[in-house]
Amino acid sequence: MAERVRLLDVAKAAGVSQGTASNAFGKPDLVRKEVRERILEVARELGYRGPHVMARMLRTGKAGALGVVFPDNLEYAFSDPVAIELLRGVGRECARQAVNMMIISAENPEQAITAINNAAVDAFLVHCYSDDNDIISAIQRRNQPLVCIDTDIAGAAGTVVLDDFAGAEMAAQHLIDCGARRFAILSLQANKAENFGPMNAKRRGAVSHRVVRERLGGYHASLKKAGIAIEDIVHIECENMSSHSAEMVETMLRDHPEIDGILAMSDVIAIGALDGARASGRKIPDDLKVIGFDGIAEGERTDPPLSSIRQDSVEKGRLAAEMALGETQGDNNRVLETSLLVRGSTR
Amino acid sequence: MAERVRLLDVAKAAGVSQGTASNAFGKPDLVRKEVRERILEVARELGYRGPHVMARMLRTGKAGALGVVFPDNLEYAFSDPVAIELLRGVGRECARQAVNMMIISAENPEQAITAINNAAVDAFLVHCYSDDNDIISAIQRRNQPLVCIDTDIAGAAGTVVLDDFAGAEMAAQHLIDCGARRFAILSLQANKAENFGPMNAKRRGAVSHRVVRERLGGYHASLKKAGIAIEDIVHIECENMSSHSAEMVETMLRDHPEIDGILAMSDVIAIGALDGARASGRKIPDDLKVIGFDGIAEGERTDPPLSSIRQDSVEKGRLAAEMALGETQGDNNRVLETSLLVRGSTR
DNA sequence: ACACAATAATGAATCGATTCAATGAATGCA
DNA sequence: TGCATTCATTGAATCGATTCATTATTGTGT
Repeated sequence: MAERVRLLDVAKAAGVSQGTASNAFGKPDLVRKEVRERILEVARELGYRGPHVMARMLRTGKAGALGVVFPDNLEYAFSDPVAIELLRGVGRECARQAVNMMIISAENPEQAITAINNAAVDAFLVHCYSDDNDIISAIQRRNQPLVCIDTDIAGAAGTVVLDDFAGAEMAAQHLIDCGARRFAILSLQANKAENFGPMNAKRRGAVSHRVVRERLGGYHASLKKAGIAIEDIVHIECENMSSHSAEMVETMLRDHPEIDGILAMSDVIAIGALDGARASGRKIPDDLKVIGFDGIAEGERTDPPLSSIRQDSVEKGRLAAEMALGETQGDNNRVLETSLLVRGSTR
Repeated sequence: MAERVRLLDVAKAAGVSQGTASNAFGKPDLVRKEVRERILEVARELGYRGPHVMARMLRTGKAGALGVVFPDNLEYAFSDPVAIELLRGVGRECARQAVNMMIISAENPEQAITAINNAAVDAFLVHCYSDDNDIISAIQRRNQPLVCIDTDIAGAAGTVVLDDFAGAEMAAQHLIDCGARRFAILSLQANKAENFGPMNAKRRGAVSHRVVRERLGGYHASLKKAGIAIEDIVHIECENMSSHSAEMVETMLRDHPEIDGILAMSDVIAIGALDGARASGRKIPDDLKVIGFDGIAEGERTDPPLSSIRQDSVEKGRLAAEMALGETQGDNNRVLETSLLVRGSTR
């Protein structure tokens, strides 16, 4: 393999200083046109491939990339429709700012920390639910801008979250308005420990994932206001997979045939709930009303189409990227609003 | 802002050489346990944040990242279900090999070239359809391993493609077996120029996207064998968006009400075709049979469920990443097989 | 007790650019 | 003609590690 041609070689061959050669590439207007063209010409002849990326990075300290980390579940990033929308938004902003997007990949938390330490990026974006996390600390140790999505981490990090409480309130209120009285809540995973199935009061009190805590709070608030006792609500913790929630719902409807309203913390869970309810012989929305959360596109094609609480995940990702890449130090905690999306599953 | 603590500072403070300090972090077994612990201790006291990533990269020449480029349409990467599966596979292999994943982002081709030149990566993965591409040349100029997905680029690059021809043959044969006789082909975009609508013979002869060329060839092969003249087939070029293909199909069925079999080059297009056909009052599969291509998960939930040609996009991405990251120089052209997936839209 | 390995640690060279104070040349103005 | 500006260019210092040939130390076998 031939030796790499360096800037110095080009400079020598062109009879200029290394500094001038550097400018010919990086700051063209600092060098006379005639000279610049000669340098570029010589570079082409020698087969110079342009400034070495890593050398430039070392000198300038800029990596030109934004790191994106999904600590809770790495595979999730390319599976969950909401996560994908988020990535789309991040990608859009990165493109706008001409910055690449580094997805930190790992099979386990330990590896993730190494991956974080080895990533040449200018800032980090973290999507996660819980805040007690070694991975977060590893990122913080790098002392670079960090924006957390969907959780509020202690420390001087920016955050972008949803007004999950208000969204959940709206969802529950809507089901009440539609006439539902006996409720089941299908929760997302509440803690690091995967512990799916019915949630008792103790488990409900020990929710570490912010999103789950807020949405649960919102549901409860509306239901309580309507005179429904928390103890009368069936709580089930589901994996965020339609096939899983479908099973859970079948079992649940067998044990609690009186249920006439399902509050699902995600559309993915809700879609499974529709399947499970149908398999249990329920007519939706007549026998049973179902509302999801997120407002994903797939909800338009379900049978019946799914009512939901819409959030703009693309904008959430975009905004987070903007915050991480920008130097805005003020107003670094943003809360996005949701809206009610009424479709066939509640109408 | 405090000055950055360097390895040299740690070494001095710990009373060892810089080389030893370096080894304490990078090659722990080359330094006595006692000494190593002292170094790490001193590092912690001084607030040393661990080896500087860019400096390490410059010295070692390894970036620890795989570049992923989508030249045809950047936004597409996080929108199309097939592209997302691909990314999932790439991500999986990257995680396995403890390498990060750099998504090259850009708003236009020119920016993409800059982005490619600024990316600190060890290898590139390109997903594209056409091969005459400035972006490809920009990557090739970097002289690093390059694997192309879904297209065969001239030059010493590895490739991972599907046996699109055989898949398409299978699709058309299946519709024939189901009794269809009057066919419409809904093609993906065939050339760089976006030119949607009916395709005449001239346009069919000038297809630059490999995938389209192969699939078209496969369809034609089976139809010809069944005694159907190419001139009798309706060809329509569609954007890869369900809403778009739905419109196209409505118009098409108005102009060609005799059509009883639709061959769609992607499931996304096929799903729109189902909508369009339904809106035109057709009963599927009785009046009209529809088969897609790709076998995406959404096809299970359509009305009726969509028959398709299944490909393993996750594996395609994984394999491509493996090839790009590995040093395997032999056997660098892989062709993946497809299989027939029969569901309600043809049964 | 002596040679011979094996193990630890050293320190200078290197990776390949960018930056910036200093210098030289060219221009404008009175 | 002289003096102040502006514009181009130079060349050495710097970014922060890793590597490797060399030296120093310790341990083993006879």
